[in-house]
Amino acid sequence: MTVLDTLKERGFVQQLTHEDEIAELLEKEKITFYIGFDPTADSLHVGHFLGMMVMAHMQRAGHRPICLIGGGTAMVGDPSGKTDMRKMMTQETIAYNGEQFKKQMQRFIDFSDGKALMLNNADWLLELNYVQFLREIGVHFSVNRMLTADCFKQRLEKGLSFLEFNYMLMQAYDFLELNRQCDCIMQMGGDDQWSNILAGADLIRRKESKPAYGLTFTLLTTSDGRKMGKTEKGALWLDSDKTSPYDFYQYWRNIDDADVEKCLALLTFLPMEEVKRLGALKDKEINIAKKTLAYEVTQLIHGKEEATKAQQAAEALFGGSGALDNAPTVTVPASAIGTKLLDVLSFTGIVSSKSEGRRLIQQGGLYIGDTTVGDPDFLFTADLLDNNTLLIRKGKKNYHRIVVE
RNA sequence: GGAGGGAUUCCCGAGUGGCUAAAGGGAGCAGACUGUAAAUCUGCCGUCUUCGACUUCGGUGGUUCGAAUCCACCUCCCUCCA
Repeated sequence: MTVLDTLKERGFVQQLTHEDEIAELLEKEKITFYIGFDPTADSLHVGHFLGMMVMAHMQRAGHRPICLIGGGTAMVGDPSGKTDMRKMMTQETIAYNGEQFKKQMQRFIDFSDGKALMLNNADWLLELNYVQFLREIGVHFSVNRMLTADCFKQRLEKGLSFLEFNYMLMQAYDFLELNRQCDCIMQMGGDDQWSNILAGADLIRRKESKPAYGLTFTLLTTSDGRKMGKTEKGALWLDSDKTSPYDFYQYWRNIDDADVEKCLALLTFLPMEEVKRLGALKDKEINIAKKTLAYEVTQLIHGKEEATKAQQAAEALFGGSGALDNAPTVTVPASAIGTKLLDVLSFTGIVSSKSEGRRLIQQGGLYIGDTTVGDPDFLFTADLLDNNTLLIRKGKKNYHRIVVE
């Protein structure tokens, strides 16, 4: 079974430039390919992780991945899939974000002995000469054809700046550059990158008269088509300071039934027989699949130790036994004793405002043990504490440990 | 450069002098039902010292007893013309 078969079987593959040639190529040769990641935030999120999984599968099959940090392209901003113009980011922010990306990527891809490369397109894009670029690259692009590309269509309604319109040329140039520098012959990316990838492959074929290939993989969406990995706090980040391993674990533990099998296939390395077996479980049973998914994904991103802790915390809170040490914890000073519980909740950020906290309490959504706290003036007293700790529950499944220091 | 249109609470989007903290939808939160799921139904959804007070409708200033709503200037965006 070739990597392409694997990728197909697991549900990654969306579009390919030359299906048969790619199949043959991946089977018979070890190729160099790349995926680009624009550092628009200070951490990767699950969407990026999907790309890392593709890379990992490819690397396991002996191909050489290039992680391309888009330090140059992020200066412009990709209009694909966006309805609004992006905020311009400062060069410092982009550079910082790029460094964060680098650190995280090293966990998923093996960069030892040149088995993978990490490059930054800022290195060649930022110093480009405008007129030269236009003459060398710009000539090969037909505006007429670009305008028919899907990625620009919706933006033609809403407005598209010349800055963003250039993004496609820059990405195409990246591919060409990598082809020249490292003999990179394939670009992969999320399905929204299809137009950009095609542009690059075309450019290489024209300028170098050499073959170049592209493949897009599925975007992570829920069964009803929404983008996956959205939480109340925004994206599901891979950085444990932005999304704790516990919250990360819980996200997958609570995934829709309909999405379990897909996620197991895409986001874990479990063999497909196992994925299918787990995905076929019905009713209550499917919770087993969700636990497996949550553990496996958390483990890949945060490591075994953190994944186990998250799992234990969840078991302790929902299963009713075991150590609670790893449950989400906030600390308050001893002086908080004797003040209103409401104030403590607000102070620790468990509720975002006192109004919200008051509402929560009045609606009966706050619990200590199994009893609801109905009184907004309820006091946070010492006798509630067990070992300096109070475990409260907000709604059905948001637990918080309040520890007095 | 000229002509017109627009900027509303997290998002979309009503509202053109008092009854508007501002319709409706989405998101979010809570309750019921459940399987730590989905769907559904119900309530909430600016802040605070919450039966009351305060702040909000791009910015600044003005008219008025009273403005998101009227006027002036400014900023940004869109459309058409050049």
